[in-house]
Amino acid sequence: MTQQYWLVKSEPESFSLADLKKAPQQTTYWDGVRNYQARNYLRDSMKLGDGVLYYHSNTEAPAIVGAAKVVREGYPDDTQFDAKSNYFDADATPDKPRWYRVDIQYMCEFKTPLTLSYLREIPELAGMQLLKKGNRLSVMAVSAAEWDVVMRVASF
DNA sequence: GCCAACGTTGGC
DNA sequence: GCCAACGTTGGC
Repeated sequence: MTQQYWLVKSEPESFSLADLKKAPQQTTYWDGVRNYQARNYLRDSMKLGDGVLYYHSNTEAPAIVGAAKVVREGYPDDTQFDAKSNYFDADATPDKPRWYRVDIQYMCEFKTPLTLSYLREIPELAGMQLLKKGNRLSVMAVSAAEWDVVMRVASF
């Protein structure tokens, strides 16, 4: 299988790229996703070694701030079974998990964050899902061509 | 803080 | 199965 690419969103107040960089093994569980389409990506599609663009949302200047990679493929997200967790799902059981997560590892931080307004100026990225109106997915697919463009305009 | 866009829920 | 109501996301 050829390498695939993804983009994950995070609010920097909850877990920023800097947090990932500081984490043990520079790796974290990408959990708490409670959207079926994103779940399907996590469970079925994201493969070891896939590239992941790291995006900061809900901030003054939303931007792609760096890159990571998938280091563990989809497995059940424990937080769905934890009654004390915000992500608890009473309908999920360990036999029939509903929500999944992957592990991602830090790769690099861009010297300059690629803001939404900057990305919109790049014609090759016009079709990028991130830039489409009303998009709220927290995990989305990125084409190889889009990945290449992003890596070309980024410096790190 | 506002509001458009979207997903989910629940009454019927 | 439809669709209105509601909650959440996220850019601005």
